[in-house]
Amino acid sequence: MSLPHAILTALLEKPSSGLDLTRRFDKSIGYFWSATHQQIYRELGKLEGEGLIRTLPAEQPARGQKKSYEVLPAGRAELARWTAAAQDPRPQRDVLLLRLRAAAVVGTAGLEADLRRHLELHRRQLAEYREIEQRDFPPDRDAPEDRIRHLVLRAGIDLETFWTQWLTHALAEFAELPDD
Amino acid sequence: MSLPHAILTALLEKPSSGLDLTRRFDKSIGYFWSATHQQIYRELGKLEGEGLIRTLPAEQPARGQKKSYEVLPAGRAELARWTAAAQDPRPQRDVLLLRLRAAAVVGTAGLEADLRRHLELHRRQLAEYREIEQRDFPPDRDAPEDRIRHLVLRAGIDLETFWTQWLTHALAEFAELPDD
DNA sequence: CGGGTTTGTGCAACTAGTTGCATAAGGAGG
DNA sequence: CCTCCTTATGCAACTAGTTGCACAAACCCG
Repeated sequence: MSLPHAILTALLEKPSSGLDLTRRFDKSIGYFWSATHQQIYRELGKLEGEGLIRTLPAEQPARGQKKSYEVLPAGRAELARWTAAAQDPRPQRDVLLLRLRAAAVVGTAGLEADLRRHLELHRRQLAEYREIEQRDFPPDRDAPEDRIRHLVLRAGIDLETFWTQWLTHALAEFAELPDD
Repeated sequence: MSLPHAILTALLEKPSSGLDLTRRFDKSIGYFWSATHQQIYRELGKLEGEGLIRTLPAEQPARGQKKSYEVLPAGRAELARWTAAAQDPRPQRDVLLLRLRAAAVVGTAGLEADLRRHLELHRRQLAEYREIEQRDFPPDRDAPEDRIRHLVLRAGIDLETFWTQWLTHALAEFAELPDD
């Protein structure tokens, strides 16, 4: 039940149309909560129906016309409520670790190439995060919202760092393993 | 599409009944692929229908009677295929980071307590993993399957380590933030 | 031996997310 | 002007996972 709240956050940061949101989910927010445009449009409809957001009173919104949304007070309140409410971490789900465990039983043949590919993907992501950090968080700027957003980005950077290290280590282990 | 493969892996490690599997998913495998007993029973039915597993020829399986499954050759082949096939990492989804980003907009009130709670949960999980490491992976044992399984456990340990550090850091930042 | 708890299996309904496709407006180019 | 591409919105069907509940056998206890 987090997509609506992700959308509320994005709209509070800046009122947007469905497509704008989609683009923004492909960047920043999507780094830890991805969504397709179909999901977003559906959710925008629901949120409007619940009175949490409304369309910006622009020209008549015909099909194929842009429709921008902004958050209503009720929406902001709901987001604040949700942010503060205790939530248990959702159960981990990691396919790669599962595959590795399977490989311990059926053999590692073929898996190594995909580990390499994943390593490359994580390296790229890490580089992208570092660029964002350079660009958006120069040293000595510290408005409270910036500090919090920087904290989120740090999590992303450290997670990607972890994965690149772990994958490197895993590949080194593979090299020592007897062929199977 | 990973649950069936998680089950195949578990059954290859040791033929089991639905309830046995449920228990094992609450431990080891569930650490990176959790599943409820309802999911497991449903999936066992499907896998049997597809000829990938079969019930161990025990006594007649009436309702309320244990029914144990073992993996058939076709099942092992399917697992090997799946393990070796290239798969893109599935998009990240982290509610806590999303909430933090929302907090940058609607304020951090109430969030701090839950961060503390999460920190405690991750500490506990980390301690549990370390115990398992002590117990199951003493130094100088290194059959190939053990090395791979140890690698998986290391990922768990390092991830929990990351989260405890990050949460500690986040709480320190919160302490410096002006109240809101 | 009768009633409550535990063990074990399972169905049904719901929620969230994914995939595939439809539709319309507007602009670009021959 | 007609076609093709891009922008923009959206529906429908499907898949995976969650929640709530049902039910039978076995075991345990007074």
